[in-house]
Amino acid sequence: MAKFDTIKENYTFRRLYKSKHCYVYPQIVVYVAKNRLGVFRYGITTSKKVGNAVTRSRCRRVIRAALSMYKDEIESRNINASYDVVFVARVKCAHVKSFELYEPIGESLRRSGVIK
RNA sequence: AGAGCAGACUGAACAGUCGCGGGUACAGAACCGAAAGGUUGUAUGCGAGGAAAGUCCGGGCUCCUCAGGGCAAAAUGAAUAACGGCUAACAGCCGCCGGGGGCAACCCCAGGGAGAGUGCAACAGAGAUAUACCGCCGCAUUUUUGCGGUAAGGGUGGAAAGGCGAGGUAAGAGCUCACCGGCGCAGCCGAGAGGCUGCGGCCCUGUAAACCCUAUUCGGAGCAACACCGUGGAAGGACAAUACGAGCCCUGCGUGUCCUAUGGAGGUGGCAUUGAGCCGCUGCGGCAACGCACGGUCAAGAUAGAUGACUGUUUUUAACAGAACCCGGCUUACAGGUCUGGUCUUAAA
RNA sequence: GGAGGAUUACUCAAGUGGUGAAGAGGCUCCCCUGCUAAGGGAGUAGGUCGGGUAACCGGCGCGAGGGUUCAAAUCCCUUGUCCUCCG
Repeated sequence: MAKFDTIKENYTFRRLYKSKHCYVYPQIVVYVAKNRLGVFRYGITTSKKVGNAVTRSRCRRVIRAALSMYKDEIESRNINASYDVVFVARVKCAHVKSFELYEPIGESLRRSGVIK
């Protein structure tokens, strides 16, 4: 099972922030856009507003763990899942359990067409 | 038993399922890339802190600078500051002296020099380093003024010419004396800062975290340093030895060197098994910091940045908080807990 | 990761040891006007503590804490927040 690629360039993040497919939840904000690379990519943003370095690291880990629940579903449609997704952590994300993120991530991926 | 002081340690644990980053061993085909290189599977073992933080100091390392060695010059500037020691070094640590606080255990101190010089001391006050406003005393006098003496008293101020008491005097004053404080000299003790004793004379405003003086130390920049591989792009000029190659000097070396304007994206090394390393209920020296010997041990290494998620149990939701080249300190943040050694009060023996 | 800078009223800001912390905009009140705008004049940091019936007076207060000094926005140390630069 191959790992997902991550988004590294700043211009990619900026392109996603301008996209119309944006889903806001109390814990996170999700931006989705198609790309032409033929692979699924994701990125996680944790700004200094969220907290100190320990808190930001925990937000990234929780988001990554919740995304791994949908890994098989994304892999199964590998041919069509050519999307870029950015998760932005909000302040409430600091004290959240990972299963509280299953529903926001699943719903946003489903509505944007990444998974069925 | 209560209160308080100092030091050291710990920094939730265990089990299960899924997952992450390196190391080592084995396996081995293909792919990507210009190259350097990267990407896989299995097994095994490892995987954040006492502050990883702030970047306040000190070093290693690298470059400035072709190799080696020496000096870090001049100018400007910065840092430290009783004394003795420890350390690779330090603004650190230990001991000790002096001062201050506490009944005590103990704690705190940027703690050299104001008798080298300059500056500043607003307002108030008569006067701020110099003075006579009121007062006191003497003399003169037109009877309310002038001259002189005086720092005891008043008032101002952070600071007013050592403090206080006695003698003394016209009134006063270290003018004289006792005690205290400060200064100088001598003797003794101590490794030294310093301490004790005796004698002498009565001269000192404060500020150096104002300039400054004295002593000591410091070349600058920083791993985004730097070295290597480097698709693409790639031009011009100067010099030919009495030249160029380091801030200076010496020795050597080089022939092509130098300048404009050279290496952009990306990758690899630096970089983490060898160091001022860590551990020891070991031994010796030392009051201690620490040193020496002996034994054991190798322990994260990412590059958009690895430790997480879920379930169960204990006792609950666990404080402050995430390595980024590496070490030694300092400072700051911090829930709860453990241990050791002193002190005071009360009670008992 | 490293290097540097700033912080003063609601906002922009002056102030480099000395009495009560300039100035401008904004805001409040008054004058002018039939009414408003413009103009003119006056005032203005908030909080807290103490006193006073009140008007008001005094203390603390220049991001925070501590120190030097007779005296600190200013000098020194520690610390919070914000900003800029270095591939």
